[in-house]
Amino acid sequence: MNSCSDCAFYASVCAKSNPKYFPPKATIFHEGSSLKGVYCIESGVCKILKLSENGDEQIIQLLGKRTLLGIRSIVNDECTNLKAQALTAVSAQFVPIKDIKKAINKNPLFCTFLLQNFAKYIKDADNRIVSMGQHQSGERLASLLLYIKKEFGLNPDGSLKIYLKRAEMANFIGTATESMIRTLKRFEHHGWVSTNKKKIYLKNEEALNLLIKGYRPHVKIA
Amino acid sequence: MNSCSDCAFYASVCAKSNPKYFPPKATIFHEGSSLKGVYCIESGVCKILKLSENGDEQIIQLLGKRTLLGIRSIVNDECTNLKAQALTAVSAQFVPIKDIKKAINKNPLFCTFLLQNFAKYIKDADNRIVSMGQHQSGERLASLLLYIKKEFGLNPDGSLKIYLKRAEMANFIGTATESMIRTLKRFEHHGWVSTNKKKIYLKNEEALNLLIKGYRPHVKIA
DNA sequence: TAGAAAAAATGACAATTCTCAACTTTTACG
DNA sequence: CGTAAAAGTTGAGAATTGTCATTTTTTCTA
Repeated sequence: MNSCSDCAFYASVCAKSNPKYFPPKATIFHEGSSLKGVYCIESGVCKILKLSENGDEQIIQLLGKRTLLGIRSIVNDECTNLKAQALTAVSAQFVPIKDIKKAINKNPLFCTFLLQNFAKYIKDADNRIVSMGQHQSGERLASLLLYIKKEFGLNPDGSLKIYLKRAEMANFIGTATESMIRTLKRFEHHGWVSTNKKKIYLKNEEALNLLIKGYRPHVKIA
Repeated sequence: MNSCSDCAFYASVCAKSNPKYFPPKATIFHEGSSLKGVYCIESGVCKILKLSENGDEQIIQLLGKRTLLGIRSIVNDECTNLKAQALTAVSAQFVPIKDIKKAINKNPLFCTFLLQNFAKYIKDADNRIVSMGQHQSGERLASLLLYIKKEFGLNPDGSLKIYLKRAEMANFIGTATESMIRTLKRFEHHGWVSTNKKKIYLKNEEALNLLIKGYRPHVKIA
């Protein structure tokens, strides 16, 4: 459920067009641009981010296959206030505004799909707000690791499928890169995760969950 | 635009039923409850919050008139994961699930209304995430003050219309109450705001905006 | 209006997180 | 394969924020 391909709309509109391909780091759309349609991600992962006045970014969301990029702006007839950038190689179907609007007006199933899609996004955003408001960096990192596993899964070797740079992980949880690295190291010392080059393995999800729920290990790492 | 009363749905469904009244602090629905419908706020303001395992809360959103409480859960056929509580006296129309679902299936205008409603919520949530991820407590407090003015307006005397306890303001921006109070005092010393009992007056919005945009006053308060 | 309760404010100190500089490892590419 | 660039790591000290105890102010109600 909630997936694009389950939706009558997907077969009738998305599937007709030709996919566009974006290499890693490619910008799919800039903040402030006026969109002519949305992209439905077929494969790959994008990050949605907002740029500050001083140039640094905040990652708002990570979006994978079967999500629509830019749909919020279309619905509200606004320019995008966010930037979308490919994290991995991405293939996406472009759907022009008029097709989207027609579908909204003619196809209740598509509306339901969109509403559910938005509702999930809202739920994730609410959880981010709780996490950032109530938790300190360790708990936020634990949340991120579990979130990545849940949303994007694991590689055959058991490592997290999506690779984020340390700076990106830190940005996502709202801390300095160095702080995040230290926290990740602490997790390694606890035996909760292990890392190897670009790979991260979750070795003790229960412990990460307990941390999020408020349990603090008594053992401190010197 | 975006308002319930502009929407065909409002006249045809909401307006038929009788409003329910909630006094300040009343719970409109609990976290985890299975909703039988939504409430459309006619007047007053509610806070939407999430409870942690350890009992403390995180305020997710402040919602005023013409918003639908609980709609996200209905759309996704889930129990609510949030609690809604009246901040002021609230009057709200109850709309049963079946009417909502019928409207979604039969009324594209209602769908558009709902989608726009969700889109605005998402935009606000995204801004919260940026604020909490990138800004420190001063900038977050400035954002909150300007947000309250924008969303709920001012009293005739120029003070912010919605009164939040210091603890609630602190909670909203994700800091300790004492830290928030100190920050607010700093704003007062700068002449950016003034306070009197429960009232807060914005005296220099430009300065608050500059703070959010990254400008730091050189003058420190001893 | 007095007294109790709630909310707000303050000080001192502790904990967390950030910043900056240096250094190491990994990756990219001619 | 070697070198440069990028990414990751570490240490030390500073800045921010949190905690706890206490006091003051405001609000509520008998």
